Amino acid sequence: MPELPEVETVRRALVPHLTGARIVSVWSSGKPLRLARPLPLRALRAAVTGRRITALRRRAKYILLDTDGPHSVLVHLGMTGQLLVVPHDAPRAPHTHVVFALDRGRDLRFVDPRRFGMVNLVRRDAEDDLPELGILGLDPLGPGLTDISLLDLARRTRQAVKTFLLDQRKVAGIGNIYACEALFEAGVHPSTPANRLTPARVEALRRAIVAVLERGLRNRGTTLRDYRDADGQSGQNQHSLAVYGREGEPCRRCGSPVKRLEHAARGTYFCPRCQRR
DNA sequence: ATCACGACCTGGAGGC
DNA sequence: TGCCTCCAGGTCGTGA
Repeated sequence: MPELPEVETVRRALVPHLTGARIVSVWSSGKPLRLARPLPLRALRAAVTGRRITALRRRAKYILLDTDGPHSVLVHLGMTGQLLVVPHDAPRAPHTHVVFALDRGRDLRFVDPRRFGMVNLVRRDAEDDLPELGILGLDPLGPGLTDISLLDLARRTRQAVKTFLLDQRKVAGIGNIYACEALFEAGVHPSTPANRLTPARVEALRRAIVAVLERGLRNRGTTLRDYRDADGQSGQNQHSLAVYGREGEPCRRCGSPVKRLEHAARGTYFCPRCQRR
């Protein structure tokens, strides 16, 4: 579900609800989450109960809720995670795993059927000591990703460029959908070894990455099934996808059937005519 | 050091 | 209706 545009859309939707809100209590279902098992509930309660949320940040696909203490709450949505703000007395949806009760009569709830997500605690002065944050590469919408830096990263690996784009240690925030879409937009075959891309094609790829992510953001994310923002709203970007999930359907540019391949056990959709090695 | 692959979970879709 | 298989937006650990 949640790649950079979805995570950023969730963050933006949370800002008006959470900025300045005080955390009154923390509840957990007790079920482990894939990326934070076990959930550090005691430490979480001790660090955030009674604290106010001062700011919300995004790093790659992670959201950080900064408190007025030394800690932040780190959230990753995994594949099916949702962060929802609802009235305190709203019925608890199935697969609700963490609830932050807030003042103002509302809850921030983390709902995640597959439990691939994470809710964790981090000290802001030691954020990058957490391996999952420390390894993150360049944010494609930040100032770090340039034609030069992307070319430099690509030259270091023979991985298929599709796999390369999904590697969060290199460029952080792209997932399966936007990787496919960016490669289509740049006319690059997903199996092309990253180190065989010419500088001109890397430049086209960088522009395509930025374009598809910004379009996804304008459309408030891609909802294939589960994705909802913090107000429960779906995104609209699924209507703008050129290749993802369209196996057998005509390419929107040339009409030939969209093909599906696998890279690192993830589906890859592409147009064999428009995308060349 | 790279890298390919299975594991981690649940649920929805489609075939029979 | 029910059962089975396959697939899914992410990341990590293993072993070659």
